[in-house]
Amino acid sequence: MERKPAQPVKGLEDGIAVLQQLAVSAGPVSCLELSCELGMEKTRVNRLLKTLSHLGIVYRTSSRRYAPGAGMHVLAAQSLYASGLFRVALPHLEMLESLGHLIALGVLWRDKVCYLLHHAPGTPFAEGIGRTRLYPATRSSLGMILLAQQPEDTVRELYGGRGEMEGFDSVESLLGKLCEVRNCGYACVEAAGTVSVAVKIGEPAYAAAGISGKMGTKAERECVGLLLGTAAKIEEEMVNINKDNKIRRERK
Amino acid sequence: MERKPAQPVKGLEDGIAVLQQLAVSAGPVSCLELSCELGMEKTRVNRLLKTLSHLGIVYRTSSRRYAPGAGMHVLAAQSLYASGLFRVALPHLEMLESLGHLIALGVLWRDKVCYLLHHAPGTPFAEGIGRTRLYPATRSSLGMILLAQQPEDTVRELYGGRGEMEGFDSVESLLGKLCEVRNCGYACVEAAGTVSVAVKIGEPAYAAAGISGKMGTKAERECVGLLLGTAAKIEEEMVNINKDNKIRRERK
DNA sequence: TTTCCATATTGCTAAAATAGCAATATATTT
DNA sequence: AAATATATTGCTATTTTAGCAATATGGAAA
Repeated sequence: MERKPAQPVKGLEDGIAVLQQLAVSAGPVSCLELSCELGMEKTRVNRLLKTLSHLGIVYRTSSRRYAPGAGMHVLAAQSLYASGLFRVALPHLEMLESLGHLIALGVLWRDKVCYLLHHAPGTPFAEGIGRTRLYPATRSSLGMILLAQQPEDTVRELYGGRGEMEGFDSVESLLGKLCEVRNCGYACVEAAGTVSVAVKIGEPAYAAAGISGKMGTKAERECVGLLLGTAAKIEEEMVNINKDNKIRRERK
Repeated sequence: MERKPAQPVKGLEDGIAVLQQLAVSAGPVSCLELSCELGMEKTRVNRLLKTLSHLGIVYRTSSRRYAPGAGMHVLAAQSLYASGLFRVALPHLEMLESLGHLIALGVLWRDKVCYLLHHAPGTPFAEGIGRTRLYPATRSSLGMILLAQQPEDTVRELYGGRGEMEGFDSVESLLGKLCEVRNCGYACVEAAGTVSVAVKIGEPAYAAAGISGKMGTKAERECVGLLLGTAAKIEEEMVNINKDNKIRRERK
């Protein structure tokens, strides 16, 4: 998290807040609902929505509700493409399908994990994409491995106030667990007989990959090994993409 | 495209322009480059970038360049999830894989098509996601079927000024072709021995699905039939999702 | 179908935010 | 290490915006 700039652009801050709220809403939302949800004055919300609507980023239904529109999908697709993470990581993760476990790729967002992939065994791979909501980071092995890469200060700030610290009763105990995870090199979370393990991707970590299912200690170690190998391949390819991008820019 | 609101939020307009430019760039971009590319004063650009960076929407590299960050990926994933298009359409399109042709799903963005899926035969399905850049709409069957749904005024405005009208030498001839496409119910584009056909999804159309490959007239008609069936299934499921969403909202 | 009600949207203007110049800070190149 | 190019900030005249009240527009009720 970068520090606050000298002169932040307020309209942009408020607009992104609106967009984020629309993105996590279950369907089109009205101006007034959004105003209440965000604690923002309704005229302000209307102004932001109308601006975003004019840009095509959100669309307005016939019943005056708003939801992400074509422009947002384009922005989504293009930014995922620009980062390269998706197109590099997915084929590698698809190779883990034969394990018969759940496979996941995610990024950390504040106190949540956002699963870019959440693929249940025995389903078409494509069904694992875009199927889950934000999930409390402390309940997820992906979240734990990513939180373990954050500075202690950041974690304190995140969970000292209003973060959803599920599964821990104090920041100190969370920090203790994160220290273990860091030393281990992977995170392991157990719930209802299901074991989930995850490793970080990148240095500094920009994502995490995980496997989840009913497994014993031996299978767990095996999965960790596979994940570490997969992460290394993804990282290598990401580095190559960034080199290609640099060359491509210099050619302009 | 909604009309201009009474009081647009300028900071938000400019911020989205910056974000869009970052999304279509081949790798991290510097403040000055972005300023030139957008024709925007450099202090302004810096202010917008720093604001987006503070929000986690973009990240700043050690060499002071900017690219979409975790917050953008989260926004992307969440908005794709919120619209439901991805998770509904992908499994249906995956079923067309056995045809051995290229399969695509896309949305129209101004004078371009953005491919949400662009799956080449014989590759893992996941590789077709997040792999292409924006493409001139007039060169794409998906683009043509979606342009055909636009009001004539919109097309004139789009291509009368600065749209990339590849393959046509006048707006009139383009409009003539779009009229044909509309009457046909599908678009067909031929290039280098490869035939591409596409149908719209939704009413009004919010996306298009297409198949592309070397095929004769009979195979072409067959593909169109399959696409229309697939589109109908997607539409039906999208309607159900929107019903579910409405019920879910009313339960709050 | 008409009327009523709740919400969306706009005009106006005092208040707040911002645009861009010049100064300062920070990478990169020589 | 010095020079150069770019990034970033402080300041203030200028522009944009926040929110009240008026007007417009869907949806519900009669």
